[in-house]
Amino acid sequence: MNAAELLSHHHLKKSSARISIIRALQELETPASEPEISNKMGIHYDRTTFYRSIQTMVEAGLIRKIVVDKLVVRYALRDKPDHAHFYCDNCQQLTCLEDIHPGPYRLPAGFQTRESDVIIRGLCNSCSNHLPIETIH
Amino acid sequence: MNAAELLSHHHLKKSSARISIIRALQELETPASEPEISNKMGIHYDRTTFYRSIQTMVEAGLIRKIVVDKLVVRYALRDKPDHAHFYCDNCQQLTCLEDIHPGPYRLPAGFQTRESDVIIRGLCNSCSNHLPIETIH
DNA sequence: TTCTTGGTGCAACATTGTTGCATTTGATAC
DNA sequence: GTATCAAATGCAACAATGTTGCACCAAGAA
Repeated sequence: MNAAELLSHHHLKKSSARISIIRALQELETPASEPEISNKMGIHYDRTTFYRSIQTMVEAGLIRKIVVDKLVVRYALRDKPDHAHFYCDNCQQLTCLEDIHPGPYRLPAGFQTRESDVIIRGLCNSCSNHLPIETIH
Repeated sequence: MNAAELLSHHHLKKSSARISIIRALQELETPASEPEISNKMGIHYDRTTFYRSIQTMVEAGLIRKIVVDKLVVRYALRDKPDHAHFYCDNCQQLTCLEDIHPGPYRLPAGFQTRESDVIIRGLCNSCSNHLPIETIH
């Protein structure tokens, strides 16, 4: 689905900033941070606009917000079923683990789930191959 | 275990700031943010000291850092087996779900787990009882 | 008690995000 | 197409959370 279709599918106005953000995320293919997305967007938008657009689309369920470690916040299109994410402590890359699905979890009485995140931290395959153990602090 | 014992158990110097942070966390009993912990600590310490002390103890495995939504970062003593956390979108309270244990996860070849987080967001029992649906945005 | 490593305070800065207000733009009706 | 209006955008200022460099002090060992 293209950007305009995604927006109308979620009953959102097709504004230029939103379309640009969605296209950037589609090109990046992996969950990306604000500066990464902004760089990928051709036109410059104010950071306020970025955050307000992202917030609207997160609330609409179009975009997923993945918080890893504070100062490392990533956004991804919600175009796949929910899955866990792997964060490499060494190269900071965030990898989608599409085979690992969160839950369902049996919560205590009265708790209502809206969303859940599974973040696994460690060393990715690339870093564990190329790095001697001692260099990893 | 008291603060001094916890520190020597993790081969860390028993500095006054660290002891104070650990005591505050023990009294709070629930994962708490920087301002919450600082308030609970009787003496005033510089925020730099707080962050450096926390970082040291997180790296040593004494304290666990739980990142929920950016701008909402909590710290907890690692005195229980790993478990999921529930974050209430309405009252911002973080609840330990000690019956829900993360993983073990089958990762693709080459990935090494160091730690994993399961964050479930939604409405806690208290908020879902007391609030009419419309007031929750 | 002295010595040395590393913990602490201060000042300045970085990143990520928010709020208020004026202006522009997208969607709808005409 | 044009008018209309709610909603999106830009700008400026601010807020929360965390980091870095440097001087000073304190904990633990000899």
